[in-house]
Amino acid sequence: MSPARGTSPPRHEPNTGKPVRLKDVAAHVGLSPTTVSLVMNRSPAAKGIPPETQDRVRAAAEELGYRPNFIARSLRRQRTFAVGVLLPEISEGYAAGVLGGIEDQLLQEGYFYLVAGHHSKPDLFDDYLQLLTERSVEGLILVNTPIEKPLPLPAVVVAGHRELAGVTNVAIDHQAAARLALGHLAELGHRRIAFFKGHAHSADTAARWQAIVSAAAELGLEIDPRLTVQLSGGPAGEEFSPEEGYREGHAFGRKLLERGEPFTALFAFNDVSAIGAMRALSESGLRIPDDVSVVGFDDILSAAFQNPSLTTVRQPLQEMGRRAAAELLNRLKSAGEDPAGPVTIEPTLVVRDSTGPPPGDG
Amino acid sequence: MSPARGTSPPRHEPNTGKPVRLKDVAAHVGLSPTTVSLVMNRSPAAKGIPPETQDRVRAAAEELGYRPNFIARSLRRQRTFAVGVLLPEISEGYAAGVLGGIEDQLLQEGYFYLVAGHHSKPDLFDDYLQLLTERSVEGLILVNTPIEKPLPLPAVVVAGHRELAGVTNVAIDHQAAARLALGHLAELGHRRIAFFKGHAHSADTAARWQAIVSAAAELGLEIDPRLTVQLSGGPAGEEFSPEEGYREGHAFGRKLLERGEPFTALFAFNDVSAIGAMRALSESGLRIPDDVSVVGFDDILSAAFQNPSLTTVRQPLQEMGRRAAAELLNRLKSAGEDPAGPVTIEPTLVVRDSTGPPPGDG
DNA sequence: GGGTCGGGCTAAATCGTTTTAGCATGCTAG
DNA sequence: CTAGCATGCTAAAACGATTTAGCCCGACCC
Repeated sequence: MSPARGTSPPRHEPNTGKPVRLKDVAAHVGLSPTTVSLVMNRSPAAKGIPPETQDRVRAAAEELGYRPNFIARSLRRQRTFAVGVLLPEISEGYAAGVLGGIEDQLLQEGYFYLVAGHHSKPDLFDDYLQLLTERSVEGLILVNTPIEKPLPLPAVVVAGHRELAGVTNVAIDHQAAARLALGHLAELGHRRIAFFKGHAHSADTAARWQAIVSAAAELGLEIDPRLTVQLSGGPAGEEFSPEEGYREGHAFGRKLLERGEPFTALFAFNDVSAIGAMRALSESGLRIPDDVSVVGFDDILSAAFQNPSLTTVRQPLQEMGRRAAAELLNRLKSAGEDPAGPVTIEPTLVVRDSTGPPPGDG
Repeated sequence: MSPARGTSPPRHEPNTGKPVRLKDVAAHVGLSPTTVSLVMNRSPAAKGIPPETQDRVRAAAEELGYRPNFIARSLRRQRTFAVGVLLPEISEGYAAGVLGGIEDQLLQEGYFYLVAGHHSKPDLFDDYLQLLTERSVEGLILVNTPIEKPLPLPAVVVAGHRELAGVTNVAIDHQAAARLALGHLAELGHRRIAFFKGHAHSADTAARWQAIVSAAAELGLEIDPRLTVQLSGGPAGEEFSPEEGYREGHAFGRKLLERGEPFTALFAFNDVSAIGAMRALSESGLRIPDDVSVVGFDDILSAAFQNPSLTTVRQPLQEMGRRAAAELLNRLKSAGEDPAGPVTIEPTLVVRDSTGPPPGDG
């Protein structure tokens, strides 16, 4: 009893009834499934099959609307063409940007990906790692996700905290970023520059601060501890709330002012804290950029819409994602070889209206 | 020759060698794969197996670190516990927000999802639909994605353009949204309110305008065509660029002013155009909210960081995603039944500093 | 003592592919 | 005449699970 009995499929379009299997195609052309498989996959073993037979097979496949079942194929070939992506929270700007790049690259190469957001809970992280491996992903991309244990699969880490044997790191070139921002300020004539340091437990804090120190030295700028505030970040796991960052920027901007130590520029840890600080500065009657210049980091959407719009160091998130994916695919292809060294991505400086020459400088 | 020869696996942790199969567990306890499968799945057919045997099996599975292979299981059961998500562009705020909600709900229910961003290209859309069905996703969620043809799978559409037989729509309650925004303005005392209408080809435009008209009527407000501008939106497909929206808001804010028709409030089509308009208004010397109140729509991140911060109608994106996913899972469970009616989501009004009483009103 | 019943398990088919090993057939070379 | 070798295909065994249909054995009943 055919499921489509009575209903004729008159359209030339692929049949919408029950899916067509390899063996249906085989039956239709009067050949074995083996042959059809060989032909459809353009397998080298198909060279013995005459072209006209091949055409016949392909025509039949087309006519019946045959689509190979990926599940069955995965099972047999032990390849899923899928990778797992672990990140703290998908709807957060940083991760979304990177994910966009990952997606581009992967789909282009015929891969799909499974995403899991662990919300910074380590046990969720482990669970999802389990689930992903159960689903036989071929590799992993971790975005902004700290790891302790070695991973069971080839992995690439974006903005990873630490170096881990066998995993490739993709990160921004903090050196270059610091040079861009400080170079810009120095060129404008700023000497007394205030800094926000990131939270102690955040990924980029150490590396970025390191880079700032060294770039400042290169440029002959002095870093005054009295002009340096460390963002506290509230309870762990909260570091991703923009409101939090904004409030911190606001609070620590005021703190900076209260210290009474004069400064003409502020290099914030990120855009949200920069925006918070701008607000605090304006509220104290300081004009931006006339009295104080402000530089952010990230180039989030809001940066361009601020008043004044925010000068900032942009991380090319999409590109970082693309590189991460490309690097992973590379490793999957050349299985067993040593992973490549860390990949560093060049930031760019987006100059907008929040920076200008220091007051009394021309 | 064992792959692990010479190296003992002394840890109590799951073996890191070659993966453990069902038959390995079976061999280890001296039972058949059938039995092990029955036990592991707590199949009703396992009721004939005495508890101590079951314990023995489970202990062995635990000890060997057995994890069922999802691919094989999917093939046999014809269930993948995966759904496909189609959206224009993952790194864009709206989609990322909704996706966050989708993810929450799906992972909670043991599902995964495959995402594809079609960048508003219809042919890409079709390709990805192909790929997703090849991978045997059980259903689809479309975010902000127009469709013409009927879909080959159960589907839920978030912010879909049109009604399509068999697909469930999840959308914001435009009626309520309009009532919230206009009610707020009316309560403050505004009578002469200007409007931005969305682009003609955008999803929500018609419904939202419809709702505004009817809410205005309810509240006894008159809509003056001279105070209504239609955003043009540039070339099709460009409607998602925030810079574009901002520029439009700016330009049409000026246009509104040039018409010389007095107004005390503006209800923009979305936040970015509201932000652009705010800028245009300030540049013309108007103070917000003292001279003009502005209400946006969406509550994007930037809204809270504006100066003044933007009063806006928030779409609970995550919740919309969650509802969409829940609805889809529902339909997957009760296969064959009629899809539920459209799901409407209640917006909320976020009152910030960009709205206040009209000038000369107290 | 034969039939029945139920407890405890298992053999084998199945999901839809890929892949290995090899079978006919006919032609050619020696 | 026969070994050898293409040519064109196919049978059957995977892949790793689930599931259907029973098998075997002892206890119980009459």
